[in-house]
Amino acid sequence: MLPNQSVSKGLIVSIKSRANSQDETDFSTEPDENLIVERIYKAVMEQRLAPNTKLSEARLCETFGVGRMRVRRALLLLSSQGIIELHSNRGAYVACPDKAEANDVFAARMLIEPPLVRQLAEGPNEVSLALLTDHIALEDSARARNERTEIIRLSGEFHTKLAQATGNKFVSRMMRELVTRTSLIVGLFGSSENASCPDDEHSRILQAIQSRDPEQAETLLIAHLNHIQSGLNMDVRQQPQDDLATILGQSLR
Amino acid sequence: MLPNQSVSKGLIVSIKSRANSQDETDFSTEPDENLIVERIYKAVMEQRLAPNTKLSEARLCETFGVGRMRVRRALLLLSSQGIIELHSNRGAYVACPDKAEANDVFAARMLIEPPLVRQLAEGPNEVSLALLTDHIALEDSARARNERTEIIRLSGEFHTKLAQATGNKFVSRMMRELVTRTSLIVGLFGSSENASCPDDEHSRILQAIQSRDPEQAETLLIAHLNHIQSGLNMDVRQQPQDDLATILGQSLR
DNA sequence: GATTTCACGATTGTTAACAATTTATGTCAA
DNA sequence: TTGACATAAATTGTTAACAATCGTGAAATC
Repeated sequence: MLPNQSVSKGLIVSIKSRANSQDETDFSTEPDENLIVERIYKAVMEQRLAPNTKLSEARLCETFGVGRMRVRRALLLLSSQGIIELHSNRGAYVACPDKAEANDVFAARMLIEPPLVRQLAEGPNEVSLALLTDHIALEDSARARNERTEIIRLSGEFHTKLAQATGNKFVSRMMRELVTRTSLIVGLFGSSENASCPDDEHSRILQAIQSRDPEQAETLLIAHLNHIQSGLNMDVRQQPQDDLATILGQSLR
Repeated sequence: MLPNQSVSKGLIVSIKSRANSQDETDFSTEPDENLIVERIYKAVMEQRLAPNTKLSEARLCETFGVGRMRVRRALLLLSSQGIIELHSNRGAYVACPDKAEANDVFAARMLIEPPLVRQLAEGPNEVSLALLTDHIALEDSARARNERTEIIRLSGEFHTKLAQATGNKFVSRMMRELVTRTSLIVGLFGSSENASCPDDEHSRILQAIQSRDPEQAETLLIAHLNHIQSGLNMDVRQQPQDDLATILGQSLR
């Protein structure tokens, strides 16, 4: 059965939830399967898709209402970004970083982000910094409304937008990948409290940048990254949750 | 015609040339289409595949002797790495960076590589540095034999291996992508002389690292990157060469 | 009762035909 | 000759059927 297009009632958390509009680039006109990639990326950023969750082709086909080919292409792209892992003949699973990989991620961020914020504090990027101010507002707003998933995602995306503020395509891509990985790591090794970044640290970093104080900006950022990392417990990982647990309405039959 | 497997006599430069063995990881056991990706990656690194060269599916199928699906997956992966560009309904073309992108690449490298070599000079990475010594030997050897393509590729891969010496997967991936892009840029905007890095700069950088002199290592590397960039002429680009010009034995008919 | 074997079902991998689009060709008229 | 237009060829995009593989559970054996 399942001749390339099936119908059942299972649904993955809610990857389908249409974008909250208002922010981010618009993918509705994109000719590609980038929509699928973006949805899954977002679900991972919001820690709604737990590591090791199986993403079966058939499920994704019905979830997004597209053919198998699109789904497979999307999965290949996601795997190339390290968001999922493709096991031959066994399917796609949300990436599940181990201790070593977690260290690599933070080491890479410690290498890149300090010079990055330093450069932002030095250079005259007035325009792009406005977007960061707006972002802080979004974070506060989400915190005020206590919207967990929004808080988590925005908390990570602050760092992505720091990179975007450089206007450098490559730096942006790198940071996006590292931040995504960080989100998975925090979901795995973090307690439920430190899922998001400490409240005002982002705004203080931004202030240092706007004050043209590279030293202070760098210092604050390093401390910030250390806070995140030290909030993790590398030994007791939040149970890997294979499939079923993370799905809400599993197909009952 | 062309029912998924055709036969003609055209061949792209020589993407098929089997790996020179001896160095790099072995992909012969890989279950994937990574072989195709690696071959094209290598051809780009050696500047045998010029920017804007069209990579038609049929051609690649016969070149590698695989089905269309493999080729398409490989092309998708290559596009996600920015090595090629996929135009809807028009095919795959080797990426052709413009002036702005070139600046971004060097800006990104200026951001990442200095802290990278600094860290290498600080930390105690005895083992991984041995690989770099070997690499310098390879470079010298290739220079002695005057093997142009080898020189160009090794010249770029030195920087990739610097990143690999950190043992950090993510840093390695980033650098690899940046170096590949650099290769395209040098091919486009560089004169035929500075296609490879100045002779002894690599070895001097490595010496500084081995001497545990972070300052010196960073200084040398920055100068090195500046040398490369200043050797470019951003205005008169080496003619973009659309397809035919870059192919040797074009199908005559 | 525990372990192994086998067969079935479900899922992924592959192929080939078909559809859609673009590019090339050739004709005709200005 | 040049331009527009229509037709044909070549190339890419999509779909559906088929093949291969893996996981599961039942049956059989020790």
